[in-house]
Amino acid sequence: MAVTIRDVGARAGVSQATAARALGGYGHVSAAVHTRVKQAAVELGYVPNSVARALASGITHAVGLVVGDIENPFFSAVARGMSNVLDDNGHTLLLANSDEDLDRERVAIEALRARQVDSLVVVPSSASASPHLRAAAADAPLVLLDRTIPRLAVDSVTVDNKGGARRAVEHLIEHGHRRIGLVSDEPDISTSAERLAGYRAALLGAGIAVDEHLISLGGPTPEEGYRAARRVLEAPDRPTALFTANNFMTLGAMRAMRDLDLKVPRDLSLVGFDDLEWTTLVDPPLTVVAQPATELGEAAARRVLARLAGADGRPRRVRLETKLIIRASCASIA
Amino acid sequence: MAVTIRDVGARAGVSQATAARALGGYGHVSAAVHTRVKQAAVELGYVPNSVARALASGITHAVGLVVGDIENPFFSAVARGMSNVLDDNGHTLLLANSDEDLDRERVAIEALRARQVDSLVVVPSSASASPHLRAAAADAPLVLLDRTIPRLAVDSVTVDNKGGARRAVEHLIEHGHRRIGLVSDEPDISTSAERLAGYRAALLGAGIAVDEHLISLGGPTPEEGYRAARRVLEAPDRPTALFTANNFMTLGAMRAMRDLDLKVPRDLSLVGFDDLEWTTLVDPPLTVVAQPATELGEAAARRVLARLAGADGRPRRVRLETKLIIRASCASIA
DNA sequence: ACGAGGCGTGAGAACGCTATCAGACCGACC
DNA sequence: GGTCGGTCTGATAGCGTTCTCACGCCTCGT
Repeated sequence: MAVTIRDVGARAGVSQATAARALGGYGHVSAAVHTRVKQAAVELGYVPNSVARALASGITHAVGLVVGDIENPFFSAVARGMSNVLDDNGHTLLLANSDEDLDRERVAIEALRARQVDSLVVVPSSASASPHLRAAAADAPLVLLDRTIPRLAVDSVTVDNKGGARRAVEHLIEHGHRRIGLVSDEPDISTSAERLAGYRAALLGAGIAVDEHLISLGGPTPEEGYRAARRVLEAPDRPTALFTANNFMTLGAMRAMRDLDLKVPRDLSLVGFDDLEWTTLVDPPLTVVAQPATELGEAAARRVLARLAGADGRPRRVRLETKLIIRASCASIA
Repeated sequence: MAVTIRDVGARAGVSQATAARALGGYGHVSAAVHTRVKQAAVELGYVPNSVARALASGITHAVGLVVGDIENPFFSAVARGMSNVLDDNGHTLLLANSDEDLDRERVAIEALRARQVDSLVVVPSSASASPHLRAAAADAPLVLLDRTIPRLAVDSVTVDNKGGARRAVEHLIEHGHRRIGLVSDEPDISTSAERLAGYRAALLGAGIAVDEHLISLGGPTPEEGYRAARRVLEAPDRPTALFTANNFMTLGAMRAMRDLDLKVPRDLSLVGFDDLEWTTLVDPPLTVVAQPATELGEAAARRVLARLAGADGRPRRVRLETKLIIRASCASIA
């Protein structure tokens, strides 16, 4: 059906093997044959079959990405970043969603492995090094994105969650707040644990005792964010400031404030996580800890490329900086 | 390296061919051998090599998706929808970004074709049926997503843009507005042209002459939306209502209103396109034309599956409905 | 002038699977 | 008892590449 390298060879009057050499740029080919073959290739519109190439060479030039949900702006930015550098290097991105479900993640990884991806980038949905991750790491470079897993010695690309959270809470403290609530994700994922640690560190650093009642955890969805926020906001002696350490939960928390008729920053100061488009559009514009999501993806892709280029050695852990973007959602306490 | 079907056969004490039959479920295999082979497969942790399978069978079970930018929430929802149905059917999604650039689109499509994808889903970045699209359509089912291309007879999955836009403008008219501005994308892409047509139809239906000065077009970015909005809002005799027919441009338009100190809906009524998370969070919550983005992706994937299952016949054009979601950004004129 | 060595080329094996084909074996039927 | 039809199995030919090998040729050095 399609034109193969054999057809190209035939038209150029050489064997399939020679045509392959000319096009593949390896071995020895005379200049005359080289141009002849190249021309035959364009004339016939020859496109190398990457499936055959992959089988023969054992290299697919494909990289799998497993995220919780590509609809999450953070993950789509990551995907964009990876795609940016992968596409420029002749690689293709295979995408799968895990829905933060360990079983779906397993299935996705298996499918990607069956496809012989050269490397796998995954945002692990669980904190434990499940066997399928170890297995994946065993036969192709694995890089963990955004979240790490204890006792799994592989490359990772993450963000300084603890520092970012600490900076956010310090910002609140600088405004005179001492009762600062935390709405965050379940602490069994590393990002959440680190942000919690940053929250504690900031409080401790300022000599403020941590009140566990002000910490409200839940799943990473707007709905759970809503519930978590209400829990802490409806308690007696509610906090004067809130740090929401997850973008979807920030969304829910803001709805909770609206329903509770709490105005930001008059009744409550607020710092969120992730700098998304809408954060400048709400009133007041939101002060947030920004994560370099696209860069995270790019860094992961570069890590992959480095490993594929043969970079050996022990796991490298790349950590990018977060940045506190100060807008108008924090007020000083009288 | 990896365990092959030959290894499975060896362990089960049969030939590679028989093992393949047992696992592949074709031909005749005795019950005893069947179970023996299956067990050997699990014991060895056999995972079929889909690259080899693809080469031998000519079917990759891979579908390519080319969008402008996966970071656009509309496109990530589409990708999610496709992934939903594709994953459940043993297919894999290969993702590429075109940046709305014809040349990048061409490169992306070529790469995907070289990978022998069974089918291609493209959000075309140009209105003309460029040769690479025709070529792609020639050797694998092609489905156009969101936007169509005149004179390209392939499957498409779109949304009722004209009806949605018309309904939005009618909503504004019902509030007594007669000077209604339009901020939209360049009309050489079909969605924009259709929305423009819907805008005109609504006006005409109400006996209102369309004032071309109220129509402000630009690229589909927040920045261009900002410019386009300012252009129409700073003109003498500015409109009392605005319809922004693109989600990124809505974002820009809202910034323009803020800079111009125009309050919605007091100074200006507003209807946007696309129902994103943040539209309920801004003050006032935005009235928008909602598009079923995820469903769009699912429909596209189903179309692909149908074609791959052998559904022949002339191109099918699927069109989904839009829905006006009324919130609080429109006020009646005194 | 002759061997060594490099260059250019074609033949062909390998990658791991699908799928066809032919042969071995069995029971059943006339 | 011989033939037929069926079931089960192994051998084997691809799929379109990559890549090794062997061979012929030319050039160069001695």
